[in-house]
Amino acid sequence: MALIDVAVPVPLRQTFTYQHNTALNAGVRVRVPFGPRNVVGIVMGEADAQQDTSKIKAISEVLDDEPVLSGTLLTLCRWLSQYYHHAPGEVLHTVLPVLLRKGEAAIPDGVLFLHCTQTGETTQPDSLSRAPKQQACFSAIKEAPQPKEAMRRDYSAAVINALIEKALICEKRHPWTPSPRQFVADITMGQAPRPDREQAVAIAAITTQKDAFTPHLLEGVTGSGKTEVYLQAIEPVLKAGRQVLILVPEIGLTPQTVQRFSDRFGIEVGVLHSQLTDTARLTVWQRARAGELGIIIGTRSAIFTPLHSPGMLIVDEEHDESFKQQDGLRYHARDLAVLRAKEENIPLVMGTATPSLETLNNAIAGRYHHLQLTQRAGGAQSTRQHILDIRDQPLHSGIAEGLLTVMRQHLQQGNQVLVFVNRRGFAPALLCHHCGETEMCERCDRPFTVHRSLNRMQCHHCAATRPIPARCGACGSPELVTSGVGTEQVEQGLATHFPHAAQIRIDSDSVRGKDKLQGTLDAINARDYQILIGTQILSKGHHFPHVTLVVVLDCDGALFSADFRAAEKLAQLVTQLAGRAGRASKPGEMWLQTHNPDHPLLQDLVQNGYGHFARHALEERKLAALPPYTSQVVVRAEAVEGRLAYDFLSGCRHVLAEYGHIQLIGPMPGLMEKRQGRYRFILLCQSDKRKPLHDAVRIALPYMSSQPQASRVRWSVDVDPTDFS
DNA sequence: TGCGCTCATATG
DNA sequence: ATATGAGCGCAG
Repeated sequence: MALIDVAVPVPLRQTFTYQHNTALNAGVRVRVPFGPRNVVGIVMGEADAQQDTSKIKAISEVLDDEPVLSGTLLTLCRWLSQYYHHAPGEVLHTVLPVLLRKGEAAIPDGVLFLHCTQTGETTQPDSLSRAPKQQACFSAIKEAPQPKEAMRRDYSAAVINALIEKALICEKRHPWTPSPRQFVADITMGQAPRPDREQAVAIAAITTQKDAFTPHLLEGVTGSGKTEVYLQAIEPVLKAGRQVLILVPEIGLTPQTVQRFSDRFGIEVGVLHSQLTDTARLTVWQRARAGELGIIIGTRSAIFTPLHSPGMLIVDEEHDESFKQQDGLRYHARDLAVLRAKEENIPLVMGTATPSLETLNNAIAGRYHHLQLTQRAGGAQSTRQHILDIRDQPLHSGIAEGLLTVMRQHLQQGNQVLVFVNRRGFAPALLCHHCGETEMCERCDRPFTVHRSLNRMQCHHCAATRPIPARCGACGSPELVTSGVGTEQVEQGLATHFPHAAQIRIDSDSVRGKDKLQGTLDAINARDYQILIGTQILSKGHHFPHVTLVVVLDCDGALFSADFRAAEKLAQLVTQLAGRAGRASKPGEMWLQTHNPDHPLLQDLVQNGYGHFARHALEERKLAALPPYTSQVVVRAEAVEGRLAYDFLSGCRHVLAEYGHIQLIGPMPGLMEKRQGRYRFILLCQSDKRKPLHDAVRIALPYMSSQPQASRVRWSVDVDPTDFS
C-alpha cells in the first residue's frame, strides 16, 4: 500500500492523501472520490505516513501510464503554486488542456485509415467505370491504405460510404505512432535575406550558446527585422532536431505571422490561441509533446506546451501586457519563459522595440544579454515627434486649434490622420488648465485620483483622501479639469470639423471578432477612411503606410496617473505607433498634446527616444521605491456591498502586519472603484525584498481566508500586479 | 407542519 | 468548486 499526494481541482491551498496498491509517478492523472463526487486529480508525489489512516480513501482509477506533466513542467507547476500562492489543484487546471482535465486520454486513439477488403483485392477498379469518383478513390486505396481524413479532402462522404457499402473497402484504426524529429527531414529552406551587420551580430550571439540557459533581450526598433533574427537563430536549432516555442501577444498571432515561419522552413507550425477548439488544442499539445512539431507559436498559455526536445524559447513583443493573466492564476508568461528556459537549459530570446522596465533592468544589470538593432530596413526614416503645449489653449473636442489646421493640411494632401486617445489605466487626475499643475498628495508627491462617486480625491500611493478643491492649489485658477476625453466625443467633434473626411473608430468595442479587425485594417490601407480614431489596439503589429500625422490627445492622463506604469505604457504605445505610421517616401509627424510640456520623461522620450526614456524612468522607479526595485503583492476584494470588501481587506492588513515587516497601503478603492455593480478595493503590500513579502503572504493566507467575510466577497491575491483597476 | 431558501461546513 | 445539511421564514 502506498500513500499518495493528489492535487484536486478545488481552490484549496492543499493536496489530499489517497491510497493505492502501487506507487505512482508524479504527474499521473487519477480519478478519486472527493466528498460526494468523483474528480480528476494529479499525483504530486508520495505522501508522508499519516497517523489517522481511517479517513483515507483509495484512488478509483489511474488514467495515465505516462505522466501528463513531467520534468520541467511539473517543476514549473510547483513553482507557480508557491510563487503565486495559488491552490495546487487549480494550477494544474490552468496548465493542462481542458480535455485532459476532464479525463480524456492523453494519447490519441490513432488515425482512421481506409483499407481494401478481401473482396476489394479481387475486384478490378475498371468494374466501377460507371462511377468515376468511386473508381479513382478505390484505386488509390487499393494501391495502399489511406488515412480517411486525407481521402475526405478529395472525395465526398457519399463516395467513400458507397465503397464501404459495396464491401470493397473498410475503416481500420491505426495506432498513433508519433515520429519525433521527423520535421528535420521535412525542412526545405525558403529564401532568406542577407542579415545586416547588427542582425548578424544578434544571430551569432544567440546561436553560439545553444546548450545553455542564455537569456537575450533583443531590442530592435520597429522595422529593424527582429523576426528575421528569430528565423535565422532557430534554423540551427531545428536542424539539430530540437523544438522552438514562440510566444506572441494575443493580437500578434495572425495567419501572416505563422505563414512567415512555415514558409521559411517548409514545415508545419503548431498554433495555439484562445479561440481553438478543445480538440484542436489537445492535438497540438500531443504532437508537441511527441516531438512531431518543430515550431509551436502561441499566446500566453502556450508557455505550458510540453516539448519532447526543447531547443529555444522566444517571447515576441516581450513588453506586451497580454502576457500577464488577469484572473485565476495570475501568472506572467514572460517570467515563466525565463524560468522554463532556465530549467530546460536552453536559450531564450525576448524581442521588442520597447522593452518593459523589468526586462530592461535585467539587461542593464547583466542578467540578460542585450542585443540591439538600431537600423530600420531600407533606411526608412522614423516619425518625427513634437510636444504641443495646450495650457490655456482653446480645445475643440480635445484637439488644439493649431493642430486642426495641421490635420487639414495632411488630409488635403490625400494622407491619413490618426488620432490616438489614450484610455488605458484611465484614472482621472485633477489638472489646472491654466498652469498645468496637478493636484498632488504632498506626502507621496503622487497625483490624486478623482473619484466622482465619493466626491473626493484619493492618493493611490498612501491611501490618503481629500475633498475635491474648487481652485488650483498653485495659481488659484478655478479652471480645474480632469484629464481624458473619450473616443466617442472626439469622433463627434471631428465629424463637424471635417465633414468630408470618412472616419473610423477602432477600439476593442468596435472590433469584436478576429476577422473584423483584419477587414477594418485592410479598408484603412485601401484608404477607405481618412481619419482614424483609436485606442491602444492600433499600436499592435499593424502598419499604416498612408498615415502621415499622428495626434496623441492627452499625455497628462498617463504622466499623472495613479498607475505608476502608465507613463511606461504611453511611451511604448507612442513609440510603437510612430514606427508604424508612414513609410520611406512619406515620413510622418506626431504631435503629443500636454499641459506639462516640460515634463522630463516626456521631453526625454521625444528628444532621445524610448531607450533613453526607459533608463530615465528606471531611475525614477528606483527613487520612488517602485518595481522593479520593489516587490508588490495586491490583495483584491470585490462585493456588491462595498463595506464587506473593505472590512475583509482591513482584516487582511491586520494579519499581514503581524507576520511581516512589509509596507501595507490601503485598503483603498481600485482605480475603477465599481464594476458590474460590485465595489472593488485593493490592499497593496510591498517590500524591497521579495522574501519577507512572500513569507508574510504565505503565513497570513490561512488567516485571511478564515475571516468571516471571506466567503461573501470575491477576493484574490495578485503577485507582481501590472494593473491596479 | 413542511417546503424552499440562505448560509455554513467539509472535502483525505 | 461544490455538495450537503442545518437553520429560518412563511404559506397552508
